[in-house]
Amino acid sequence: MSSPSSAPVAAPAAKICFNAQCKESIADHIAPRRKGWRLRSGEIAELCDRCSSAFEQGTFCETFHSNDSGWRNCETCGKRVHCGCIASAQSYGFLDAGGIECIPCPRKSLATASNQISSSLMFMQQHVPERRDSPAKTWRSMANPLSGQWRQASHMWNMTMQSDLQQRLSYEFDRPSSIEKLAPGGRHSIVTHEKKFEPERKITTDLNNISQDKYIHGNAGENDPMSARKSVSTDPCSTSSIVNFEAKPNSSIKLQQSPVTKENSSILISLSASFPSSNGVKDPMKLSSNQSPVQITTPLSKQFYPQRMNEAELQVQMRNGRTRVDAYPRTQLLPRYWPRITNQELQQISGDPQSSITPLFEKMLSASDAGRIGRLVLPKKCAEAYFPTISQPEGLPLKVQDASGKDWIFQFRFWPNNNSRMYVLEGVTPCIQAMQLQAGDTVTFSRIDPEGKLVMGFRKASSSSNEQDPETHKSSTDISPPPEADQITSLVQKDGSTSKLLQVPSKRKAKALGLKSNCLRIENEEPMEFKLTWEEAQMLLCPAPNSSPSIVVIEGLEFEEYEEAPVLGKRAYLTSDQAGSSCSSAQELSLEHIADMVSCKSGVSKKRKAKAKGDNVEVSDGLDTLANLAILGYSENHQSSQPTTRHPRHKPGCTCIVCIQPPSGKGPKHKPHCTCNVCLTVKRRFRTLELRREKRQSEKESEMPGKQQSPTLPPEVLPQPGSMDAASTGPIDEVATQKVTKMNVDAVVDEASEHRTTSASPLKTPQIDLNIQPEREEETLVQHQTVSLVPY
DNA sequence: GCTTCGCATGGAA
DNA sequence: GTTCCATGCGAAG
Repeated sequence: MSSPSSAPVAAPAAKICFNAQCKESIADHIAPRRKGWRLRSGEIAELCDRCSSAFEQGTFCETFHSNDSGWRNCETCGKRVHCGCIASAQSYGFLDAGGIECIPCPRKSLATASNQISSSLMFMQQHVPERRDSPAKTWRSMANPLSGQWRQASHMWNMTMQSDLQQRLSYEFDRPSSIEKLAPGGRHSIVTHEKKFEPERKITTDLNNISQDKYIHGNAGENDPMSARKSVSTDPCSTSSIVNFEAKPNSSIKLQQSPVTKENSSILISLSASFPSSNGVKDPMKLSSNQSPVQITTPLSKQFYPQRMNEAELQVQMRNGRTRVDAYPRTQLLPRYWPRITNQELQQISGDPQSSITPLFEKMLSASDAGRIGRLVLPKKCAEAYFPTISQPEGLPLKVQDASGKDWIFQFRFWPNNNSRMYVLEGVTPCIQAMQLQAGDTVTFSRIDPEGKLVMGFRKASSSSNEQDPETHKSSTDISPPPEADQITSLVQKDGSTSKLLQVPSKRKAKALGLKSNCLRIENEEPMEFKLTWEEAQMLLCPAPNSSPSIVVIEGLEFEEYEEAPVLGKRAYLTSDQAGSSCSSAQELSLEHIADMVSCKSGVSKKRKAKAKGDNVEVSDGLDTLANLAILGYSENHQSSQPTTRHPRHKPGCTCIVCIQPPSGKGPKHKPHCTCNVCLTVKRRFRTLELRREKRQSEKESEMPGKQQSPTLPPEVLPQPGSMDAASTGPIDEVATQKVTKMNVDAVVDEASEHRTTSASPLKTPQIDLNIQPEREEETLVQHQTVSLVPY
């Protein structure tokens, strides 16, 4: 072996190259003696020019020891390193996992990451490995006593942890406030608000700071918890740089490095803290502001989705300063309350780019929440974590800002419940109405810092399916679909594309849902299922004849807008009546089909069953029921003076699916003798109404014989028992029909939609009251009519 | 008869 | 078994 270690110690006076294989004399007068490696005595080996050049170029061992043993390959770059030779002793480091890694690899990385630290690195002989592959490595430099603080945290970067961390980083960086908070003290240079989006500059600056901090102050980490662990690494193979901080008070420095996909030209900075707390390891509540972790990555992921507990822990750790609000371990929150909010939403909520938003939690509105009770049940842990502490059930008023900047004041309170508490926000109805929220939609609570203002956003249920696509993710300021449209889409989309179930809630449920509008009420006493596929529903909506639709896109859904109100029925076929007039006639539904679609389970439906027994059941009555359903929903909304949470009151300017329908009368007129189902239905209903009013009027007058009889329908129009079948063609029916058809049916509908002129005489202003409740009317007229609802 | 309030209940996690 | 929470339910206004 020609190991230099065995070479005699060079005497200062020696003029021979220290390289035993060289022995070239060194003439001071010819050239100054060149320095080589450090000898065990502490002196520096003196080399001749040739050997010295080889040593400086790192080819000394290759030149003189190529045949010696002890050659190993760098685990990172594969370069041959002559281990076991003092001349190369400082050119490599041992990996904890085995193998060695040559110095040039980290040198290269560091040079790329920060050209200001290269000299320091050289001096310190730190081994920061280059990462071309991503083997799990932990290494400790043998050359420097400080290297114990600079081992590579290898095991954290296996694939699982890598993925996890990247999710976390992505998650955390979507939290500007967290970022903002993460660098209290001297780390604000890292704190880059995502909106500013200047991470590279910031991080470069910070890298410089880091290097300076580390290498200028030496082992600063030993005394400074915050700067305890810092590492800088730049992967020359990618454009990514990773800076990973791990602050551990009173602990040693730990270097972490993470490979990053080359496609990701981002810079990751993570500063994680693992502080033992008095509450235990998992309690990040004890994080102080100067212990906050930092995690930054760019580009921003559009959304953050806490996926694991670790993320939640980190997220909690990100919070600082606020012992209660910020530090609550989100690990204790159910995942369904984890906030999912897009950057877009955050920006919209924030408004002020200087402020940051901390998403706190979210909650999908239940029927109770969205109902008219006006109480939003808060998840207990969320309430206790993010809302002020309340000791009295009365609670305190809480000012919450919505996405539009409007302030709402809710009563944040609780009820004692099973030795626990049930937190509610009271008085949310106006806000929920303003947001047009309904059950299934999600409200998000965030906090704007530094003011600490609570903001409340929302996400419509119909957009939840696109959560993964933030571009289609509807935020609070997006144009919300009309509630009806939302209902429809949710009906269609929630259960997939084939089977839909519209559950009309029971009376109690309807109450909770705020179904005062009776928009969907057919029989509010009993649950009713409306089983339709989307296609079937479409088939039931038949456009009026000669009407060409204009396409209206609402929340990504295309709606055909017709000038004429659609016909509720089955497929439309163009037919011609005897007079030759063309009209769209909805195919009448078969009995079985109606029964299949509309299923009343009990209660009034049973009554109807009983009534229907033995009666002639008309097929068209099923259609009539459906028509009444639609008409009622429309008219009731107009007549309702009570605001509902299910749908706000239809007002001028309302853009809901009902209101955007242009009023009838703008389309082609039905001919007087049109026998389409619409006309027949309208006629029949009008006839029913007239007859009932006449009957009431006559009853009234019979009770008040002294009073003068008011003008009524001619006697021939008066109802005759058993003559009210819609399809009947008896004389009375003919007369009534003729009278009706003299009217402009569409005008009647218009009028009915605008006024409830129930007191008006049918003769004076022949109108059809579309606000009637069919179950009541038909019960009162059961003696005149056949039961229209098909029993089953 | 309706709404609101406060608590109770029961299903789900 | 415990806790949470959606909502049921009765009392009061």
